[in-house]
Parts: sequence; structure tokens; C-alpha cells
Amino acid sequence: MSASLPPIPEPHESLESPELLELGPSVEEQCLRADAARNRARLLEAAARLVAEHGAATLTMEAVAAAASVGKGTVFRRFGDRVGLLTALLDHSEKKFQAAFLGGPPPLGPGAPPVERLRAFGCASLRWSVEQLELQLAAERGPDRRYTPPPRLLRNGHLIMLLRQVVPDADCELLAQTLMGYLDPALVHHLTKNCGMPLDRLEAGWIDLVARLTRTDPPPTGLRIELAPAVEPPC
Amino acid sequence: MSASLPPIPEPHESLESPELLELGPSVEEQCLRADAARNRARLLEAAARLVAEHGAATLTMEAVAAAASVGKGTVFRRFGDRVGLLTALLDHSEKKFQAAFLGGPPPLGPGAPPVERLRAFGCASLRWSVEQLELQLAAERGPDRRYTPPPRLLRNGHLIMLLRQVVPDADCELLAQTLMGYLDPALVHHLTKNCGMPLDRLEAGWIDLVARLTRTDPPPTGLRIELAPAVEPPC
DNA sequence: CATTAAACGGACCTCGGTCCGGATTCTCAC
DNA sequence: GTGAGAATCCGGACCGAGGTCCGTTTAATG
Repeated sequence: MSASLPPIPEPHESLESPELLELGPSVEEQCLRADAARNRARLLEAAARLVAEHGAATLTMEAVAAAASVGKGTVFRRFGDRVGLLTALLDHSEKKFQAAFLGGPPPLGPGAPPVERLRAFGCASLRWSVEQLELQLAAERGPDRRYTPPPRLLRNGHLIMLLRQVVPDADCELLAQTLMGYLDPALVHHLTKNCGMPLDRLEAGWIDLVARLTRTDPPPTGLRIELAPAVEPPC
Repeated sequence: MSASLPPIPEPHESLESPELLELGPSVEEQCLRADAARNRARLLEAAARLVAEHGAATLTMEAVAAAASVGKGTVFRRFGDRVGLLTALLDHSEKKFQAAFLGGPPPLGPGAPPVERLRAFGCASLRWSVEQLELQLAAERGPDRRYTPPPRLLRNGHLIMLLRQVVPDADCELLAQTLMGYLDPALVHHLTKNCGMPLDRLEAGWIDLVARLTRTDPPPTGLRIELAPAVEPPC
């Protein structure tokens, strides 16, 4: 019943240093044997190409293996499962986003008042989600695991920290979950694609939501929150 | 590419009469040929038994077919796919819940002030979710469809209606989605099972959330909202 | 170069989902 | 009643994709 493959091939190292973060080669690329590292790179490149060509939904593991001229077992050894592979594809942009709200310039990063950072965080997250919607949806984990992966915990912790500064007497864990729920990629997809809502409306909704949850006054309307370049072009 | 099986075997008739609802044999049991109806009942019974014995996560379609002494194709013809079968298992209790908030006694049903109904709705939904957590999680649809099935739309519409009465100037569609997010079974599962939060805390969080979103005063604390018998014993 | 731990690859398994020839039930004329 | 005829349903062989296993190969170490 147990696999011979290592159970957690990609430790997804976040949370070792909750408020610090190192970009760069990052844990998963070092400490690998030369051939393993080479194959990992090949696989990611092949997967990215196939996703770009045919979309993430129709991506099969065998196709990735074949496109990378590698055995199927190798794909699973490296990335654990399909979701792991898709997650790895998202990882780079994910790290950039984390860096932006953990240590980047205000209002997203430290330096601005907490309510303003909350507002900026939501808008940035929305814009970032919209860019990567397809991958985000394809990389979603099952219902049991959806709330536990490190990136989610990190954002959650970030929201909790900001909320504590604004509404110290509230149940900030639950408020944070509520806010996270609003940013769920699947919801964003549904509202924009199925319901035809423009992104602006979602952003306005976020601003309003923050105001209500923190019982603060909403900022003067109409001015779009300024952030660094659209959060990052895909590559 | 297209199936020979009828695409929507279980029309899930809700929303024909947005505020009315008929319990009873309900559409999916009538208009079936005798053998089909018999097999449908067999399959549901077999599935329920297997879920009770081994859990919903390990349920396989072949096992259900075998346990019902029926061919595999029959299961798929009747329920469309795995999720459809699990959804059918939930359907009965789902209908009861709908009846309770659409037409049952206050504060859940009509007759109480809207804010009170909002509070009652959340608490009822939480209690109901906890009872059926396993099935709810197993019956969850993929990211693209999670927000579209009729029961979800019905609850969503209900929340929108209540919100409009309390905060007519707000973007009630988005506020409703926010509230729905808080009630997501997967989130409830995570908070109770992974984080060890007691249900009371989630309910208090809901009460607080409603108060903040509607910018109303929270009710006097401590009194548990009274509802009909724990929403319904499983069978 | 020998040794060893790690990586490789593809056959293999399971399970969800599809297909279609044949069996069953319903309808309706007689 | 009853006996076509038509519509529906049945069942299990079949397929594709995710995921596993294990004998073989290969890179690191000294």
C-alpha cells in the first residue's frame, strides 16, 4: 500500500523562515544528482511548452514524459503526482508574489498602514490569479488538502498578522479564512468567466469587504490601487 | 468525443420554482422504466451501505455495481459519474435542508427579520455540513463546476435575497459569495479536523461575520441559536 | 576502479468512463 | 388479452490516464 517513491519529493521549503524568504535556485534544484537535476529541468520545460500549446486541462503525464524523452516513473518520482507537477510550474511566479507582499515596496510590502496593505494584498492577489487562472485551477488539490499547502498557509498567516493590527479583539484566524475564500481562484474563475464580472468589480468588492470586516471606513472610491508592474508578466 | 449516454441523467430539478419546492418522489424517480427504477434504488442502497462500511473515499463504481448485482454501465447511465452518484446520496438530506430555510419555521424560514435568518442559516448550514462532511467532500465537483450546481445556486440566491433586505446598497452578489465561502464544507473540515476548532467557534465566527458584513450590531453573546432537531439525523 | 546509493524506465495495475450488440419493457392497435 | 414494434435499458468488454513496482543503469565517493 505504501509507495517506493519518496512521499514528499518537493519539500516546498517555505515556512522554515516565516517572514524571510530566499529566492534563487531554491531547495528543490540543489542536492539532486546531476542527471536528476537535468531531467527535472527538461520536464518542467516540456510541461510548460505542452501547457502553452494545449492547455493545462489536457496535459497528461505520459505526454510530458515523452516530450522530455524521459520515463514515466521519473516524472512521478520528481513531482509526486500530477498536481505536484502543475504546482511546480506555478512555483516561480508564486515565489515572486510572496516576495512582493512579504518584503516588497508598500503598499503591498511593509511600510504602509495595515488596512492599506490588506487592500493591496487582495487586489494584487486577484490580478495575479487572473493571469494564471488555468494553471491555478488545474493545480488545485483535493478537498482535504486544499487548505494545507505551504503557500496558502503563508498568505493566511500574512492576513492574520495584518488583521491583528487592525482588529485585535476579533477572531482573526476566521476572518483571514473568510478573506482567503474571496480570493479562491476557482471563485475568481466562476465570477469572471461564468458570471461575466469584470476584475474591477471584484477589486471593489474586496475593498468593501476589507472595510466591513475591519469596521473601518472605505477609502475614497475610484482610485485604482497602484502596484508594481501588473505583478509580473508570465515569463 | 460525445457520449451515447444521456448527458444529464439527473436533472436535479431545483430552480424551476425558485421559492417553492416539492418534496416527495421527486423527478428522478418517476418517468423511469420499471427495471431502471428498481436498479436505481438498488444502486443507491448498495452505495449507501458501502459508504457506511468503508467510507466514501474508497468507494469504487465497480464495487457499487457488483454490490447491486448490476452492470457497470448501468451505474454511469443512471448517475452520470462518480460525483453524480455521491450527490444523489446526499440529495435527500439536501432537500430537507432546503425546505427548512425556504419554507420552514423561523428563524431559519420566513417570518424572522433578515439578519436573524442570516445568522440561523449559517449555523444550520454548519451543523448540517458537519454531519455529512465525508460525503460532502467526496461529492465535491472540480474547480470549474464547484460554484454552479443547483443546490449551491439556490443557497446563494437565498443569501442574496436576505442581504438585499439588510444592505440594499452593497454588492450583495459578492457578499453572498463571501458568506458561502465561509460555509464551504472543505473549509469546515479543515478548521474542525486539522485545526481542531470546535463547532461553537465556527458558529460564533459566523455570527460575527454577519454582523461585520451587514454593519449591524452583533446579538447578545452566549445564546445558542435554536433550530429544529439538529437539522436531521442521517436516516 | 570498486562500491553504493540514487535515479531510471517502462511494464503493470486500478479505476473512471465509454461503446454497442442484445435483452426488456412499454405502447397500442387489434 | 396479445403480439408486434419501438424506445429504453442492460452489461461487460474496452480504453485512457494516473500511479506503482522493481530489475537495471548511472552518477557520486574514496
